[in-house]
Amino acid sequence: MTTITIEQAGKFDGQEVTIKGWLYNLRESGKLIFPIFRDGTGIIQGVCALKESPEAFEALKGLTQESSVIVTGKIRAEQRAPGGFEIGVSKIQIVQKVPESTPFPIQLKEHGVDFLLDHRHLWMRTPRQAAILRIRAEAIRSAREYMDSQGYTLTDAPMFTPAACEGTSTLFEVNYIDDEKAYLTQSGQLYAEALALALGKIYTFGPTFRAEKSKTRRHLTEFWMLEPEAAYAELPDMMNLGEGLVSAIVQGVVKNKSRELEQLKRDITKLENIKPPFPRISYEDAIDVLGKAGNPAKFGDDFGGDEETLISKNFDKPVIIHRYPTAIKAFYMQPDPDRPDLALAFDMIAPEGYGEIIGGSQRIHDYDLLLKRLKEHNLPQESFQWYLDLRRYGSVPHAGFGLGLERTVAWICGTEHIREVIPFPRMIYRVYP
RNA sequence: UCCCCGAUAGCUCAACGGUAGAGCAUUCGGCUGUUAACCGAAGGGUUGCUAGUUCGAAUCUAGCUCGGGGAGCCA
Repeated sequence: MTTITIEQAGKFDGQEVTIKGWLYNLRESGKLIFPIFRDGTGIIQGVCALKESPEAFEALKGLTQESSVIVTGKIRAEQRAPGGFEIGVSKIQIVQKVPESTPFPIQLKEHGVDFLLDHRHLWMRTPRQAAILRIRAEAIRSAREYMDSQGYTLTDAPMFTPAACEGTSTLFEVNYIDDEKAYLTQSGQLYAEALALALGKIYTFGPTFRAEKSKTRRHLTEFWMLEPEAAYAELPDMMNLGEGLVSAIVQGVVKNKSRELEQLKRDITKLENIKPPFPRISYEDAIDVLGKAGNPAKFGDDFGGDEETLISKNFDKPVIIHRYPTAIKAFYMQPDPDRPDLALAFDMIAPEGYGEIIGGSQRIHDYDLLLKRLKEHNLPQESFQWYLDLRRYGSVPHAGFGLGLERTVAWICGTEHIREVIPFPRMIYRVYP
């Protein structure tokens, strides 16, 4: 007997096959039962008549949701079945029956967020959540494929760091050996710079941690970031790379995960449109745009969620905002030689209010300037000795950015909340399950 | 840390000062083409906690706890 996955069912029309999965739902009608099976690749309706398969009928009768089953039967095209195919159940083996006393908690109806998050380990079995996690995997695959194709080498930055990368955000402190303090990384960037000066073009990809007390649908305490860094690269190179990377991710998902996007009822035409070039506006132009829209932002203000959404509403692609005031940006960012009050930095804002998905910049490569900035920001010079070394031995202009995986995937999927696009979301006040 | 909102059956919600209710889930019964199936019946509650106002509080007030959304900060 051939064992197939549900997504392959259409190719086995008229054949007797076996499916290994779980009971997703059951509709009974006296002497006829319609069980819906899932196996992680999709769902398929089964039919079982008392007259034709009495043994299977008795086994299925009253079977509880999410009981694990191995089903054998003939696949046939059937217009009345969701998905166009159904399986005529001739034999069923119950691997484990969910007890009636403790029914599966996730029902086929609306649930509250708190309840779903408490049952995340079971919530992920629903077709929608499975589709999202498959899209996440494809986003990672296409991102890496694109970076590799551009000559970037995947390297890894450490999770434990001796000090803040940017000095602003709150860090998770870890007790290290005796008097030593260590922190969970909030960015691999500083290490990426060292690697770029060693290998030329590199990227890191891994989890990163922010102890900010952010409670919004755009924030996670633990999230994944892809951070390219390239020696001899300047701001425009990174804006081009970011544009290419985001396009490659979106097009990869559109091409290879269209079924999942349909499952999420995502408007695919909006995603098909995501190709270079992306609109680019300077920070100062963005201030003008905001002013015309009635927003009071003035030069020197940083943009919050409202401002980002307002600007992105003017475009149907991600928008790049570049050259922010030096005063509101991180200490390591290279000032514009023509306008020292502006930093050679850029952000990429996703459409539809999903916020900032990329933040990047050209880095200071001059030793004296970097030292001055460290002092201005009251950062512990001892912790940054190795970082200063990079400006002492063959320093070159270099640049990079960080792409937030979950925000990107949340935008592609059109989910209301970022917590749906990571298997086990970690947020402030939530570490279970 | 600050601002706003919420907490009632396993779940989603209603009742808004006068005996705590519905749908789903569970149990039992019915149904041969169902589509979160449907129809009938049953069980299921210290209304988040503590105090107060009142003849009477799920409902009004205060504090606390937990959660949600947002600000700040960021990807």
